[in-house]
Amino acid sequence: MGRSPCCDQDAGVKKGPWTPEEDKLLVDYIKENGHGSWRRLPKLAGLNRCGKSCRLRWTNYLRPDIKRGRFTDDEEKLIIHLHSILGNKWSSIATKLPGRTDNEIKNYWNTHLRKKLLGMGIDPVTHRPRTDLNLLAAAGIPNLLAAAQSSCWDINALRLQADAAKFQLLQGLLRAFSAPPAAGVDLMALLAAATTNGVSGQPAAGTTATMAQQQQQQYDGLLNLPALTSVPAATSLPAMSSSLICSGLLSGGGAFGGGDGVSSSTTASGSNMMAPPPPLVAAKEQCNNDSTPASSPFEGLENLNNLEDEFNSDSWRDLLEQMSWLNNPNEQQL
DNA sequence: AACCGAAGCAACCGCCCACGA
DNA sequence: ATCGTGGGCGGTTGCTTCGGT
Repeated sequence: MGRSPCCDQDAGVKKGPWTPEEDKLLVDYIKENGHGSWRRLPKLAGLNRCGKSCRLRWTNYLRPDIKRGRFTDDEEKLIIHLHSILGNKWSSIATKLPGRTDNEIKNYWNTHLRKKLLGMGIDPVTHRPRTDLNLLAAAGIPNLLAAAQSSCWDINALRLQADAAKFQLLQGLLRAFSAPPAAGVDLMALLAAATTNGVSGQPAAGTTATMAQQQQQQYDGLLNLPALTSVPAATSLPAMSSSLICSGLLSGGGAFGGGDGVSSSTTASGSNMMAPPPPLVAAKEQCNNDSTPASSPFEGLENLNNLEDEFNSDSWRDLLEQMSWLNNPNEQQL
């Protein structure tokens, strides 16, 4: 094509942030004349800017119908929904959100929504549940490992983080199932089934319409689950068995279902912002506490990082056995 | 109070496509 | 049919702000 850049040859054209004076010149000119040819506009408006820069400034910030301020919950949901259909077609998404620009939506996606979906265990590109262990690594395992290397821990905070990690682990594993297992089923059996059936996140060959529907319902339900760091201390996972947790998750209610006050869709601010994770390091006076463990209780989690390439039931079984302290809080009186 | 790293966001860059000559 | 131009788009950069130490 060989098209020359629109402004490069214009030596001395100003770049960088716009001043209020420049904004006024641009707004006044467009109000009076319309923008016409963007390439000719700067000269006509008395601006030492490239036409493209003027267009961007107008369409993204100076247009009178621009809506500023925080995105509402509804807007967030709509963006996520549209992104799942349209992908990174920000301009198409923007047409469904009056007053919002593609640039604003794109920035909001990259800085907030993308992380939020990751925190929920949803792949922000495919909008499918993530079943790989990178999910755990991204969501919270590094925090735990960092804490494990610390010489002094806030035990309650660690317990909360461990609970959250356990929840996240189960959340990821449960997504591997093609159909919800019955309540009260043995966790080890579930894990074995998951690893036997594959954890690709794609419908297994031979999946029936009913199974696919169940899968979708399960997926939809998971979208409403709290993210790792949004589990408040007062409502952290109770000391329940993994099987109970499984059944609670899969029944759509239980410990984490809708209306329990833990859902990420209900925060004081009205947004879906995550609550900050609790501090992992204890106050100074607690550092001398004799009950601080001498060895890390996170060995099982550390081993998680070595399992990326070996998805087999034996690996999972070994891992879960190593992490038995996670599944039995009574053993974990640190 | 000063410093530093992380996060947020405005703006830029370069590619692509539609359209008219 | 070809080429040049205008404009749109997604990705990226870098500055500013904020929060923690």
